[in-house]
Amino acid sequence: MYPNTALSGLSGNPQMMVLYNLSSLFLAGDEKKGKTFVMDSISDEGDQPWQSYHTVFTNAKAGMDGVDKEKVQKIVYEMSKGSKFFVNEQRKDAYIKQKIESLRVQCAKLTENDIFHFQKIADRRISELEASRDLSQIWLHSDMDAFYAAVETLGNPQLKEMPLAVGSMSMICTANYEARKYGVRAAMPGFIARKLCPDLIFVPTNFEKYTYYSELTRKVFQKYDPCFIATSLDEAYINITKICLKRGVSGDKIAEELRSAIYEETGLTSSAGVAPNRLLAKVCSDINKPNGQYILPNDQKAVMAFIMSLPIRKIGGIGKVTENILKDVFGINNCEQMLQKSPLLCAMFSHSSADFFLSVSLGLGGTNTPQFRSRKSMSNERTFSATDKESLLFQNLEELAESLSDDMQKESLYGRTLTLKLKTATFEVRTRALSTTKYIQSKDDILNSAVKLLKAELPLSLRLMGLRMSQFQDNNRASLDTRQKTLTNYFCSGNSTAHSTTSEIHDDKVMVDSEYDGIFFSNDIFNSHIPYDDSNEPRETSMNSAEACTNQKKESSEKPNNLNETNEVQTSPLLMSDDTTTSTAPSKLKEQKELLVWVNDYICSICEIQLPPSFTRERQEHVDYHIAERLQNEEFKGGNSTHSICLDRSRESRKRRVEENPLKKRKSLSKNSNNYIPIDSFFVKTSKNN
DNA sequence: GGGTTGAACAGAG
DNA sequence: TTCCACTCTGTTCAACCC
Repeated sequence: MYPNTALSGLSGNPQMMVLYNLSSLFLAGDEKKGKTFVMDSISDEGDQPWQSYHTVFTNAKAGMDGVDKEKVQKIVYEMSKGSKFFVNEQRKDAYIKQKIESLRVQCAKLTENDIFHFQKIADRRISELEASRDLSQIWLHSDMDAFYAAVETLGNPQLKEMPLAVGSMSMICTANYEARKYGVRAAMPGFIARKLCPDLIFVPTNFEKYTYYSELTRKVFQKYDPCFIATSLDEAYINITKICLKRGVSGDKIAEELRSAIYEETGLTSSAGVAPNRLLAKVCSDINKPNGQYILPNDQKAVMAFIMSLPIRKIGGIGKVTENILKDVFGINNCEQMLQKSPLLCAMFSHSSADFFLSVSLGLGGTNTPQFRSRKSMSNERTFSATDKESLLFQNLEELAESLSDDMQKESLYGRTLTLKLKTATFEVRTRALSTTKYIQSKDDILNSAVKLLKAELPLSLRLMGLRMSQFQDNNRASLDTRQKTLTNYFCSGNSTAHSTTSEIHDDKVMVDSEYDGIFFSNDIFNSHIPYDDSNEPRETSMNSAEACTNQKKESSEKPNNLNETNEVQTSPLLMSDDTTTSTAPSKLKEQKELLVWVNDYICSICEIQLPPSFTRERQEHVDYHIAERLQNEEFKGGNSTHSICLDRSRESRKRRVEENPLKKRKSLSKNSNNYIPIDSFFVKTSKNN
């Protein structure tokens, strides 16, 4: 019934997946109760089929509380049904429902001993988490109100009272609050939005404009916390602990002040949430949107009272699928229930997943400022009219390769794993990857790999293709590590408007990575596949994020920073960091130092591109580009410059096996299969039964 | 047994 | 008229290599 792809893990979110066991039915009451626990689940909607179609509409968005949900759902359903997109959504839904049913079956197999065992584990873990609670920090999450739409309105005040969507007929990026009253929202196709709101005005996106206003807001954030964390153009986390202490004022006061400053600087309104950690601050900023703020005191009782009634979907990292699973399998609708069902969560999920749920249900989140994290991948993708014409597909592929190569050059990136993403005419998504023996960047090298990947999939009718490069060379090349340190110092030294996208960290990911790294576990624990059991003791991490940040700050304070000097010929901040650069490739980098100067303070001496001093970030990237270019040339000069691409042997052999026996199932079975049944293997069984 | 690779998928903006 | 985007990060697991 389902493609092989559907046999992979439950995936997703920091945690989901894996070891589904049994559980809690019994916790809530007697055994009988447990067996009938089976919630209202997948009910047959009968003559109101739109009620189960949740693809686009959700009430979760600010400004949509008063919307007639049923009316909107019905319109969306009517406009969607029968389409290829709709059919694919049904397929995905059916798969999730099957997973949920399977989980229930596993739950029903829990014995009293199992429950007792996991109750102990959960209790111990909750104690550990509680002991780690840090209420010493005050975090502010700033979120611009309907940002893109607001910027567009700023340039054209006539739009102010009109329903406005930024995007196109195929997809909307954001909608103003006037449009949201009709159920129009981000991630909704424009043609459906137009049906919901016939007077809806469409404005195309203009990211230059949004970036400009974003930079203005960041100048404000900078004043309150030089190490603020930008998570997107319109959102940021600001640690206001120091400024509150220094001025002896409350978070409430600072939030008001910051929002006023943003308004004065940009003419745009924003909302803010203040709380002891980032996870809670993010939730708080949504409460009084738009143009409002909500303060959660740094008090354990207040936090628990707040979190207990919080619907799980409000938590960053819990999306549609996770919400459905938690609701339908465990009966968890809010964080209080999540805490009550903690033994079940420990029984059914992997260590990291269970830990995530437990810490969320205690209202814990990131409190330290995470260390700089480098980019992991870079990609681009294009949607087009579905076609199986190979010439068109290869032409698209060439354009993608060129575009990706250009983007990589701008950031001086060299990668060795290329992933081809395909979306078929029926909306099924496939990815195919290969790793090259050399790090590559040029269009030709990328295209060479991409063509091999695509050829193996043809013939095929496609509506989207994408290319993603990962496994960047940064980690292997000392010079680029140096660059990162320097940039971090640069940001932390409080010296820039250049809180660039490279420093942007997604909030929820930060919470999991940095905070967990810092407080409880090192990365390897989190990435491991160890089931949550007694045998897994928390381990100490070698250096947590807070320490890392402290070290960075220390370093930065010890280094000269002449950025504000306006010399006739200004050297890039990167090239000034002698102590870090010389440690790895002294002669080369010294050469580079002499290599690039800004003639008359704005012309690159190498390529004559003109970049004024205020373009700090662009200049930084430009310098990096020349350095990487030089290093790469030298590297290739000395050796093999052919970028031989070899399909991984394992993949070849696997491919052979699949060709020989396409129906062969995965061998499966976790190392811990005596106690835990991996979701994959479980579904293999289910499929067989079917 | 540890490390790597490839694949699928969740989630966020 | 138009008929469901794009980019990035992260988790999980099987299979394979050394």
